[in-house]
Amino acid sequence: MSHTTSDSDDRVLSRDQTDSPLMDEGGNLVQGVLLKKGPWTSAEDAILIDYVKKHGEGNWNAVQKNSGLFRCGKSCRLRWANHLRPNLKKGAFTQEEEQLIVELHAKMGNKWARMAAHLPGRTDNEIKNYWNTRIKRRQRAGLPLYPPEVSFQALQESQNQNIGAINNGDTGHQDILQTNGYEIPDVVFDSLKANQGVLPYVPELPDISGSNMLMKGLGSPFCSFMPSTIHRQKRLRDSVGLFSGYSGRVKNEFPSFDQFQNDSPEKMARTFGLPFPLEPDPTTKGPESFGVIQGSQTLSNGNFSASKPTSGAVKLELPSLQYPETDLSSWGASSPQQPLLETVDSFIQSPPPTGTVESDCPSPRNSGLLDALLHEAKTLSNAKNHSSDKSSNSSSVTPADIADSCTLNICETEWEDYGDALSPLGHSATSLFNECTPLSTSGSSLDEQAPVEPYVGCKVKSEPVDQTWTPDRGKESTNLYDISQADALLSSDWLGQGSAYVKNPTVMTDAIANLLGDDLGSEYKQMTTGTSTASQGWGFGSCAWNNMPAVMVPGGQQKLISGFRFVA
DNA sequence: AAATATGGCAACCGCTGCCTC
DNA sequence: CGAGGCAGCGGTTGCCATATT
Repeated sequence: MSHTTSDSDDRVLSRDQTDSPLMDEGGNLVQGVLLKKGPWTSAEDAILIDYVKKHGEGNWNAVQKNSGLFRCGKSCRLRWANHLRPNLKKGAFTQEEEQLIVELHAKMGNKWARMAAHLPGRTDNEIKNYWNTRIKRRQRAGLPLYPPEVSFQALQESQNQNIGAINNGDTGHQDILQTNGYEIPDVVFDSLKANQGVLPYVPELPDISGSNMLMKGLGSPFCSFMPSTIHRQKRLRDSVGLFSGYSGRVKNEFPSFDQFQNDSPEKMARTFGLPFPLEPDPTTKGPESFGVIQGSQTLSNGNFSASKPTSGAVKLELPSLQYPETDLSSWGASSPQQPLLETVDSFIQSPPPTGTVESDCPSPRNSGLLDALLHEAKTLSNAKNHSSDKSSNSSSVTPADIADSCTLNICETEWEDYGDALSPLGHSATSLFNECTPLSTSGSSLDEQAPVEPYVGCKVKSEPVDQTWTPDRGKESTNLYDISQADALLSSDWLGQGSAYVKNPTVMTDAIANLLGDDLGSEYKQMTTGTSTASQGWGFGSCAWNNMPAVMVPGGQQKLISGFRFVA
């Protein structure tokens, strides 16, 4: 459809009009010339074509000056590029083109101009429009953005490429990257950056963190834990700002992702306690591990992707079909009075309890969906090939684990009883523990003996503790166990409803139970073993002061867990 | 047949990066 | 090195056509 209008179109300014006191596009005078807006007329087209024939493309601002056109340079360029330049292919996209667009988008994201370069005769605008309408259609249909085969193929290519890079260890991968057009996200994991000698060609760096995309792609639960990467103080500050006003309705409101974009992904990951690079779950092989994370609630249905379109869709208007396997009740009904439960410092928040939930989680600047997956896949793959110093310091967080983290949202329901804004429990977990810590220490410094109380739901690294940090309060457990913070946040070894998600290592379970004493300890153990489903009132977090894990027991009392600590 | 909703396209707007001075 | 100009890119908006009620 062309919006070219005839010169008689009353929206078109006559030459007389343009010669009159002039206004610019916005109605202001610009150098005595009225720059016209709106549809182009055939006469204008002719003028522009003639001008370009004579002077060539470029220098668009000169067009207006020299051709008599009353259009700004930008408008001229756009008109020429999208409609007038030779070799433009008109008409609907062919099936081949459509398939190519899908594949290209999977690789490039919203890089329309780059995609257009792969589609001779097509313009970025056309592709963009096509994609946007396609997104709408698929969203309406509840279909994943990318067909499975595209996801699979892209991932395969990614993995092959990555393996090749690692195996070769040379600089001969420019071709690979150039060939497949993959782009390494701007903020790449350090492992990849370290590989830049191996992967020297970084065609274009989307200004988006792969992690961010991944997080978004993984859905809100992931998004929700991202803030853990914030500097602790900032987290604390933000947490107050974020949640202090929320005595009531929970909404997905997360600190800006931008907050993390200055941090290296490794830093982010480590801050989370994430193994870095991430290790894939050895039990989940193949791309489906990423395209559809097994066990994932948000990711089921093949809609796992991390691009803006999807993030937007998932984030805000994900069709209900995209949660087909999700028992929404498991997310915790979003009671208006429900305080947001973030597992300690984590800002963990619920995914949309309904298909259309307002979310303020900012979308990272646009990028491709699958791109994030691919990047993550690379990262995961790198994990196997990278130094042990990182892996040794990390527990394995599998996609399934990550997906399971969704179950953290279960916690939300467990705080319902503490929704009173006046209660510390009505605040974020961070603020909760900010407030609770002094209480729990009976006046003693946290560096001193703090009444230690268990923590649930953290994956405990079985490696012995940092011997340099030996609080004397570790009477119940002689060793200090490091807990990957991200494990705690990611894994759902939280006290899920029905204890379905409790996977606490025995050592921690026992320690916690001991710390809790007979009654609570017994209750706790019953939960962790699944023999009791009475998890109401339990909560977990970390002490904002010293990063010690803490537990909230029914009744609202919070206690620090000695013998364990989060490691960043 | 009219009103409304939806789809599709063209164009505009704002931002960013590059280049020149 | 910083400012200004320019070109390009991506997001958004507006308009028209078509479909649906």
